[in-house]
Amino acid sequence: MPVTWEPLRGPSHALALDVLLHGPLSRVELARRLDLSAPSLSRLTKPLVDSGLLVEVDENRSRDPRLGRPQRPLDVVPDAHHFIGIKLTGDVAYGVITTLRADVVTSAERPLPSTDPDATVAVIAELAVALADSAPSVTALGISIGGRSPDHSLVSSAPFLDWTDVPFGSMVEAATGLPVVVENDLVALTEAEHWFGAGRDARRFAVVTIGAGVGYGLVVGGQVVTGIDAGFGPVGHIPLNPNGPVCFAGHRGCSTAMLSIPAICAQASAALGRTLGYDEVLDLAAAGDPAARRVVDDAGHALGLLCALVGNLTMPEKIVLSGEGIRLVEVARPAIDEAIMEVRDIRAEPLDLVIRPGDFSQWARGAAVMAIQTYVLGTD
Amino acid sequence: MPVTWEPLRGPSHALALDVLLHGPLSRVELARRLDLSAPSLSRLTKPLVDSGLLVEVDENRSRDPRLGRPQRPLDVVPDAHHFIGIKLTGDVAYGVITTLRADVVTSAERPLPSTDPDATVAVIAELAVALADSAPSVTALGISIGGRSPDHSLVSSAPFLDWTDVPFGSMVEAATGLPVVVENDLVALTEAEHWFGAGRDARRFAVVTIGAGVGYGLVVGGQVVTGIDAGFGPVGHIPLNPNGPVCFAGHRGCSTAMLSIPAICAQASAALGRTLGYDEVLDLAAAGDPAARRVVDDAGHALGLLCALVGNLTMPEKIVLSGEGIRLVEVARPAIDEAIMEVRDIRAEPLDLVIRPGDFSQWARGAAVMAIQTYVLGTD
DNA sequence: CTGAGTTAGTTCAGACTCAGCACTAATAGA
DNA sequence: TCTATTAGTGCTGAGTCTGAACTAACTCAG
Repeated sequence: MPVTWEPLRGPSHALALDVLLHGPLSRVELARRLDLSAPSLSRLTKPLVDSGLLVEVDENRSRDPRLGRPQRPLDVVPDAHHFIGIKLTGDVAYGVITTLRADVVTSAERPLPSTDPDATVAVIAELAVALADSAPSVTALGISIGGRSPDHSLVSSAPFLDWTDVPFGSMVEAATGLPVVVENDLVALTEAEHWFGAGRDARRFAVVTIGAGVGYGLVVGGQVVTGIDAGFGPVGHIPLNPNGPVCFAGHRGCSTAMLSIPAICAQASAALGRTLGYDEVLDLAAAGDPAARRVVDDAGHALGLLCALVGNLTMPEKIVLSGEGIRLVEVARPAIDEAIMEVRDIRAEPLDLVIRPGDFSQWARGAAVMAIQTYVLGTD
Repeated sequence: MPVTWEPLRGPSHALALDVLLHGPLSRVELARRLDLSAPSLSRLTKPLVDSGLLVEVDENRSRDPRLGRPQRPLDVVPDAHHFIGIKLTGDVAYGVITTLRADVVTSAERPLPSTDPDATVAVIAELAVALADSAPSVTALGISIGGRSPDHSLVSSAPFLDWTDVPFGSMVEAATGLPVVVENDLVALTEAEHWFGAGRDARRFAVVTIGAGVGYGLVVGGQVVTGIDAGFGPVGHIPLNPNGPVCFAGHRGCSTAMLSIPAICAQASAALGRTLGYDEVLDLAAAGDPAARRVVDDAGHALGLLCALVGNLTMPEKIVLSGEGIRLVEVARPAIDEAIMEVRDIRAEPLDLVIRPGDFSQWARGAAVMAIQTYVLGTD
């Protein structure tokens, strides 16, 4: 079993990737998509089918039975490889095991006893072993963190874990014996949406997440934009409400102060004089409690403004909304839409907001996608 | 003389383009840049040099005389082709004639007697003839307008000229006998910066212009982002100051209301009780007049905030500032930097602001670049 | 001045990839 | 069963690339 698709070069690789990302595709469809002749497709697919990387699926694809010889769609074998993805927060490791197509097979989580790197590696190794039970074998392991790892191994900084220059990838590799990729959590989530999610068919889209903070990812021209600041939260402090509360960094009404789960809970708790959880606040707002309603609507308004800014400045085909706090969108949708109307030119295309589940298995799935990408593309 | 480089395909075309955009390059440098072998470079350059498209320049490139055989840099012949660019505002046509490298040879302008399309075509034709005097021949003509022209010929809408679905490209082609390209003015300016300006070596940058309105262009992954809304001014109404004046569309403190030349003049005029021109306002501010200073500083603060938003949401390598009102940057630089500091995370990379002259010949040059691109790339 | 060292660029042969052509394969419908 | 239609395949020749071996043009040490 090869460790990567790396022996594949040029058109063969593009072909296999297209099949992986865009489902079963017949040779003629592939010829059209890749701008190649039919004979080239015969030549290119033959070794891939012979080696077992692609198979002819016979599903009667419910397409209207047209004239002529039916197409023989080719597909990858998703279950031929499995990948583990682990999302690390300050106190919990969330893990999933997925197929090559990033479908989650099993998920599990473990509390982190401390943020000590060695202890964390031990937890991850145990979690990986537990997850590996669900699959015949594991090809690679991806880890996503709220921090930076420019070389996909060394964690140069991770504020929530209080790490600086921890050779985390190598440590996990040594403990598990698996190839390991470390990546920023927002980049990973954005890649997951890009390859296997709402952005699969979009050349340009943005991701906005609501959770402990506000996250942001961007894909333009079919490429995730990974500047030095990518995933590092410069979007977390964009001013959205001049009368809003102040965040820890001293920004009044910034996206973190308006939109993050802790900020929403803190505002509602202060207003109602008792400690409230996030879902309690949203339930109260939905039930018509005026204070909760106001806090939630202000958050919705801020989110709408943020989406409008993203829309105006990056002109995305769609904006994917996710994160643990995504329920805000459901409860405050009118306020969101109202804010977008206020800022967005009427002549501009309406924004296409896509809501995606935001639980932690989605973050872990993002980490798995990093492992899949490394397997498929090789180490860049 | 060929009408386009179109016969060039694949690597030959990429090679010629690289030489055009990145100056004289020796064969070894080209081999490295294009990821080709040295023999391939011999093979590819030979017909290009034979046909006269490329020449070996002998300039002693002042590089430290290193060991070994010296490189023979190849270059295009910029004077082999000339291009006319014309920027159309509501009442003036600004024109330039440039070389293949977009160096301006001559510029001229003509008032528009009316916004009637036929009358405008007549003015443009006369202006083109006058400009053509400065060059042995003209290869193509580019026109940029504040409006949309999806097919580079038909103007589907141009608010300043009050046009809808005017077949302007064909009309100018008929009147001048030249190939004509029509493009949105901001897209054209952005392409000019991308090919021949501050963005030449950047894979990702943004353009912000200050003038009658606020303009915006974006390049990501070496491609100008041309969404349906590109150049259409959705950035003109981003809220930047909750206490600012109201724009014509009813947005309080939006970028147009804070930053456009008319808005700055109107605010200062109202404060000082007399009608002031843009330069007068800036002079007064520079001289310490408190009202003018405040207006200009507020504008600077808004611009800084806008730059910070652009920086946070698109992670550009640089932000190019241009437009007729660019002097604002000079006078209000401290306020701009202060606003950036307020919003931008300290850990984020500092924004690289590049100031470019913003006179109308720059806009016209953008139009010429559209003509150059069409000549070099062919009609897409 | 001369020859060694170094880098730039060229020639040639062989490998690889592609598309056009002519073909076979598999279906629907007459 | 035959025809029309579309999918997919062997073959060949054209085009493009690279490695190896070469020539070209320079610096520098002696």
